[in-house]
Amino acid sequence: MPRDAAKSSETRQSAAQRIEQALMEEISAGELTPGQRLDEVGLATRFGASRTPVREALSRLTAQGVLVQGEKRGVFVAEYSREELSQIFEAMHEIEAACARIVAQRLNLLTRSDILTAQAACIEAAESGDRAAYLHANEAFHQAIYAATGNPYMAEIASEFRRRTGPFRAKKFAGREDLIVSAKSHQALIDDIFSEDSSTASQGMRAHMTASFMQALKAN
Amino acid sequence: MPRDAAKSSETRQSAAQRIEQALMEEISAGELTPGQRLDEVGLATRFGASRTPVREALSRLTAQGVLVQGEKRGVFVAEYSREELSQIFEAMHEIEAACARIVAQRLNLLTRSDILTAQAACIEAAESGDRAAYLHANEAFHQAIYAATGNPYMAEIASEFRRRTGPFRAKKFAGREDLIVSAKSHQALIDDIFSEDSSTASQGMRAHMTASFMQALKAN
DNA sequence: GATGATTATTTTGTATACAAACTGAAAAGT
DNA sequence: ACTTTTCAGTTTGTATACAAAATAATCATC
Repeated sequence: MPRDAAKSSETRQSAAQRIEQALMEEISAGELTPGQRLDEVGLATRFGASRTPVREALSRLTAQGVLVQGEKRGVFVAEYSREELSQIFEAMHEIEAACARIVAQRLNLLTRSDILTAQAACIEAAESGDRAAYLHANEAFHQAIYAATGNPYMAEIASEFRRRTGPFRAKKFAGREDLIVSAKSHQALIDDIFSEDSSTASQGMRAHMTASFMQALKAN
Repeated sequence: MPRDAAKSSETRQSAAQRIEQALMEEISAGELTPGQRLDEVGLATRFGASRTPVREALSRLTAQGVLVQGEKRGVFVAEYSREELSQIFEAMHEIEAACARIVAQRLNLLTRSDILTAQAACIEAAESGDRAAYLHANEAFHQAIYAATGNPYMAEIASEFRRRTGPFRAKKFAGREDLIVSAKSHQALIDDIFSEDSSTASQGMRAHMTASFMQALKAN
């Protein structure tokens, strides 16, 4: 995991990987709505490939929980009931808190700097009211925290949940005010993590996540 | 990921699923050692199938982190350095603690009973010194805790880590004494969880896991 | 008109074929 | 002896074909 991190530019990616990535992005962006069926042959022709790589991509995405194979035929974009959504958010809540806990124990100049830089971008995007930019900056902020754990496995799970909940969290930012509230919430979280006290850090993250989820659940 | 976790009646499983399951079991049991290469055509002939279902199985197992595709060619049973192992255990540590935390908030007569039943089986296996039986009972004990979270997503992640670390944890139980120590450790953990206090429960699990990992790391 | 049986159509899972990429070793050149 | 090159043998990724299963559609019967 740490070695292909440096190899940022994917050498030559297979068609299967390309399709997987494209589908993931479309799902995150909400272009493919939850519950929608994904047709193998349709995707194959759309991507100018055969069913085989499409099948592989769908299989991988299913394993990641982004897609589900319905009780009938076909593979569908994962669709969650309010209860399931609540459970997913609860799990994410705990994972994020665990990350904050670890980060607090492992802070150094570099990670502090990375987190602060990401937060600066959030503030800037929030103040300019640029919703798209804020979504991106917010993503980077959380990724900075995951990276600061120094634990790629923990980071991977956290990222996975973030991807999975993406379509449901995106809706929650309506206006400029929401962005500023979110950015302010980050600031409090940073203070808690930078205290270098595990309990304070995880509690801070819990508070941040709870606030975040309340908005998301209201919107879904 | 909510795989076929609670698939009540196993319908008719495809060859790909059969192969995936078989390989997973062999890996958990340590029959396939970490670092070993898995040959697609070899597996295909061995399972009396073609490369296609084998490929799908390997792909799924890779997505789960049980297998990795090496820097070179081929798919290998995941092999971890001491540092990577430490990171994986750290992540598992946090996940399990989170589970304990949730369980403490959500205890009821049923879940209490399930946990106690599983623990009784552990005690019995430990006292009779039956290593295989204890491994099984221990597994069931932890699964009972996962189930008691009432959160299938949390349970799935925890299970996934358990599967992943299986080959490395199995070694740690040498003699009857080890089993009894482990069972005793369970008892303390149960007390902490049954206190219904989140902090006490997660702390208790942390203690249990730390002890467990120390043994595992020593053995690897 | 509703219901059940029968037939067509789509869809999935698997097998097989094939080309490109990679590996490793023999051969040629220095 | 040591590179470098070439070439043969694997191995992977993708395409395509085909059979079995499931869904949809048609028709007959009441």
